[in-house]
Amino acid sequence: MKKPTLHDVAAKAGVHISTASRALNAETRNRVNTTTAKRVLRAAQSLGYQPNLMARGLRTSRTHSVGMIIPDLTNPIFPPIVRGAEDVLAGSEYALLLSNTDYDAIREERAFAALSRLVDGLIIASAHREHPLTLAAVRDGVPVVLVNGLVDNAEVPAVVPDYGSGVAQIVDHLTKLGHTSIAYLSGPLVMSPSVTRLAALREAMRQHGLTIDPALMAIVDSWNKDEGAAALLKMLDHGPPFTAVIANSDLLALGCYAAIAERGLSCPEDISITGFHDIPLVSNLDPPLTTVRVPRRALGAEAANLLLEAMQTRSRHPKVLTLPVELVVRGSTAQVSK
Amino acid sequence: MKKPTLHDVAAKAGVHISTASRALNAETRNRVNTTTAKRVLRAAQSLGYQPNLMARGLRTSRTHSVGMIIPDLTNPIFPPIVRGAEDVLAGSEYALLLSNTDYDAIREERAFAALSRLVDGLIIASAHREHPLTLAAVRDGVPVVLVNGLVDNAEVPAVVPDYGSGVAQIVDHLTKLGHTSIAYLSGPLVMSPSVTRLAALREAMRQHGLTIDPALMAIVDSWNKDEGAAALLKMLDHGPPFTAVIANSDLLALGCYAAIAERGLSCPEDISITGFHDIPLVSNLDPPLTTVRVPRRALGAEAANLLLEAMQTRSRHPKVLTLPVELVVRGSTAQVSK
DNA sequence: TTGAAAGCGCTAACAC
DNA sequence: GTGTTAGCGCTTTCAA
Repeated sequence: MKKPTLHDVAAKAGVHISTASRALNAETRNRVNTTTAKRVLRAAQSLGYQPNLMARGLRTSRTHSVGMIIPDLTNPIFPPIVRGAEDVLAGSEYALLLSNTDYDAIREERAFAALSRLVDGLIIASAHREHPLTLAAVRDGVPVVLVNGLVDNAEVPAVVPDYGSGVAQIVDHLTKLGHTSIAYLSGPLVMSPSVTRLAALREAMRQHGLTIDPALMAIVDSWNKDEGAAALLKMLDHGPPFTAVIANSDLLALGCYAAIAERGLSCPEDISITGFHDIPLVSNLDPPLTTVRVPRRALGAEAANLLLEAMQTRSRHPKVLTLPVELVVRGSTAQVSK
Repeated sequence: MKKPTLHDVAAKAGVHISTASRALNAETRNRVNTTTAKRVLRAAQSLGYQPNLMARGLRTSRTHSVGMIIPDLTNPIFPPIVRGAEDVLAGSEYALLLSNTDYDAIREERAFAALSRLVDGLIIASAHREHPLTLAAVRDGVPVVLVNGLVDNAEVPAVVPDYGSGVAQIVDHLTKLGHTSIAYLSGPLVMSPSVTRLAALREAMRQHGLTIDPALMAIVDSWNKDEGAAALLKMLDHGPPFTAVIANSDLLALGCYAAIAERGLSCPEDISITGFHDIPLVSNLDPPLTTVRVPRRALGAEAANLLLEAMQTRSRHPKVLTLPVELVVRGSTAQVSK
């Protein structure tokens, strides 16, 4: 019942505990007699010996695992980011430990407390521009990499999709189709991707000689379907006419589908709709959603690479990678009807 | 740069390290003079002291965190299970650490190695009926709870949805609509939910005086869209005629949509389709998918409750909870046309 | 109420 | 090539 310790292994193999340690550790195994090493290995095997990671970690102050903090796993953009990170880490010596915070300050604090002392490095997917916990982790000397979002005033490596380009591609696409009156559903401005996209929108509209009617701009509290429906309904009922809407997420776009149907309009005949991220199944909607494909797996992979680099060099040259995104044109956008 | 230790706090507060320990620990704080305690707390605060979890864990052999092992986070059925577990754990002293294994034996082994020595208990969502790692964890005395699937020969508490009832409800529904020739797409039989459902199918068909044509039964390797399409295409091309298909997952059902469209047929006019799980967006497909809603969040919550119980009592009375599921009838099933 | 001291299981100098 | 020893940071007896 009681778990065997190194001491037990050493006793069984008839060697000193430190010899056992050396034999079990691949890097130091060459410092021990081959046959002795074999004996130790066999003893360990037969006892089912598993090293106590906490004792080892305490001694070496390395844990061979990295942590990843995710705000909301039920948001389909995050799981592939995790997978990407895992793909890279699988080829390293590190295991990946995840923590989901549910955008909740208390859970987030707990996640940081539980992880930051238990891992050799941290990938943080929080998109909050203000993020004291990230800053604190950096200050504590924990190697940190941000993914998907940026934190203000953090001198930290990061990997983000080119959200600005995504918006620009959408605006180009819509204007080519003749749209001039365009509504915009932004995410919360405390999140860096929202700010990036809003700035890109203003710039893109300006370049096309268009302006954004404040009544056609909404800043939602969260990126879900209901928020999208409510915001668009309000514009439909109280705003000036428009022929297209750019939503900051696919779920928001889905809400727009619902709102439009509720008012007896149809997409794309009356109103074109675009989403963001290209999550699963949006290509199977009716109509299939025009959206921006974000290289989610690559985001995670590059974040892991950056973290590996940061943990090795421990140098402080925060590299920020911006990964290209791609507009995927489907059935939810169409030529504006005269 | 160097993290402050308890020793530093004690020095700053002018007390012995053990007094500092007692002052910092809520349970032992009453054993120390109130003003002294305050002084220690203030010293800790000002130094930004964070206890070293590995040292504490090594000493107490408790970590105040529990682990959860998930085969595939990109499968939408899992994230809500995680959320459910978190909801319960948030009210406890435990933090939740996740690990995604990608159905990969090596990653799974690593996940177990990284977690099982680092947590006070484990929730395992692997659905493999044969699972030596789970058995090993149980043998090592780690409190374990299974969720969603069962492991053969494991005397372990578990929470599973009533998959059998789900299949029965589907068969009832389809027979009421006049279907007698029904195809079935099963998941891999090494997974316990597949076995449960197949058994339930046989029983339900028997009760309705129907039989399963072997040519209308496929066992796919994984629950994704492409597998579903390929399997159904094969039946369409080489099997006897049928008017309905029961797919073991929503993604498999989606593949059926594609296969049917590819052969110029339509759903539900020519063939009715049912899925499983009711993942997001399937209600927005064309046609909306008839499927079985699985209480995913409740699964996670109950698993966490069982784990909390198991960690407290450490008794070995493996309670297995079966949570009810509900058929959600939408547009993908219809009366069989004469 | 506080201090002294031991030790959780492991690794890494340092000797021999 | 192997044993000795110290100690990572913490909690928890045991004394005082």
